[in-house]
Amino acid sequence: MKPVSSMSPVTHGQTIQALAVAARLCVARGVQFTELRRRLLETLWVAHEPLGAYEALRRLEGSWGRTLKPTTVYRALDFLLEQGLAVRIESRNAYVPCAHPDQPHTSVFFVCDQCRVTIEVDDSEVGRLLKCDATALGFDVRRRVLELQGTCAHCLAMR
Amino acid sequence: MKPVSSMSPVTHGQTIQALAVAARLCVARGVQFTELRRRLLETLWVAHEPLGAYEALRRLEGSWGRTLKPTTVYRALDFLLEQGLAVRIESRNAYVPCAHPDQPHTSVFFVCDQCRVTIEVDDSEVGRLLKCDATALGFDVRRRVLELQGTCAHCLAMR
DNA sequence: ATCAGGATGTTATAACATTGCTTTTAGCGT
DNA sequence: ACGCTAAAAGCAATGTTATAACATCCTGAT
Ligand SMILES: [Zn+2]
Ligand SMILES: [Zn+2]
Ligand SMILES: [Zn+2]
Ligand SMILES: [Zn+2]
Repeated sequence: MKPVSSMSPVTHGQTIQALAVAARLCVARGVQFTELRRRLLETLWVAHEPLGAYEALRRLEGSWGRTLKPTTVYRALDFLLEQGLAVRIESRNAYVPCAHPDQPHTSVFFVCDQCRVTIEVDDSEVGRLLKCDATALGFDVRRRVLELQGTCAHCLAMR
Repeated sequence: MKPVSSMSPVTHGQTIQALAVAARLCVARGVQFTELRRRLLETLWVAHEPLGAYEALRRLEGSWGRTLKPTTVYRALDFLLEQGLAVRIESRNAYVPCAHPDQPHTSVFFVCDQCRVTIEVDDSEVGRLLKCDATALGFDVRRRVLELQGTCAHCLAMR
């Protein structure tokens, strides 16, 4: 098990760096890292919790000073998901940025019910076992959704 | 890895038996297995795929010959989830019946993108590893969402 | 200049879920 | 059987999330 990113202590510097990495990656891939996409990804990084599409829309409108339609945000989110720059948390209908969009990994998300802090862990051993299960079933896996809901250490200590 | 149930080859007999088990369990727990709840669970068993709440509503209306409101169905679904008689597939906003509502298990769901067949596998080793990860983080896990999307063996063979 | 493809704008609607309140029903002691 | 109580279900309205269908704009290649 290797913790690869936590939403909680995301510094300004990390956000800047993540945006730079994203920009570089998009250039390398020949896709456009437009202002909308960049600002949306920034919004996800700045938020210290998974954001719903409409919440991201509101924040984006607030920081950008213009109105947006849901479709616009969903399309930009789709782009970020396709490029691996963000991940959808299915059990929350929400989105978080990904810290390592360049290489594939077996992400397990720990999502706190109370403070919503979301910790991404890379557990390749779990990935291996699931791969075995899939092989045994003759199932071709396209996407993994591994999300654990509960209470984070910080919130546990609060009680 | 131990496959514990598959949605695909669910026979009439299995449905009958599952309903009987559910009824027995509810009696033992002192909760009411009402006609609505029984019919809803039956609807989930008869369907060979995860059903959305509104789809379940439509089928229930069709087979029961009466109109229902979303609230009614959602409440009944909540009951089935609480009792472990059904499970929500987060990545589909849909629900499937659970074959072993009596004992806790580490369910991994393989969901086919094409035919939507949903296979539940119990992988206790994965459960153990995730528990380790959680412990390392000091995270108290309340619920696991383990869903793998892809193509089932049957659909792979079709191509 | 024309064209093609990608990105975005616009409008409408589908799909999923909850809230608040009322009425009915089941279970229980009398 | 009767009346009480709590659970269950009915009902209307609304909130939330997601997509479809079509129009426009921009940029770079021919
Ligand atoms: Zn990641
Ligand atoms: Zn927390
Ligand atoms: Zn199960
Ligand atoms: Zn299939």
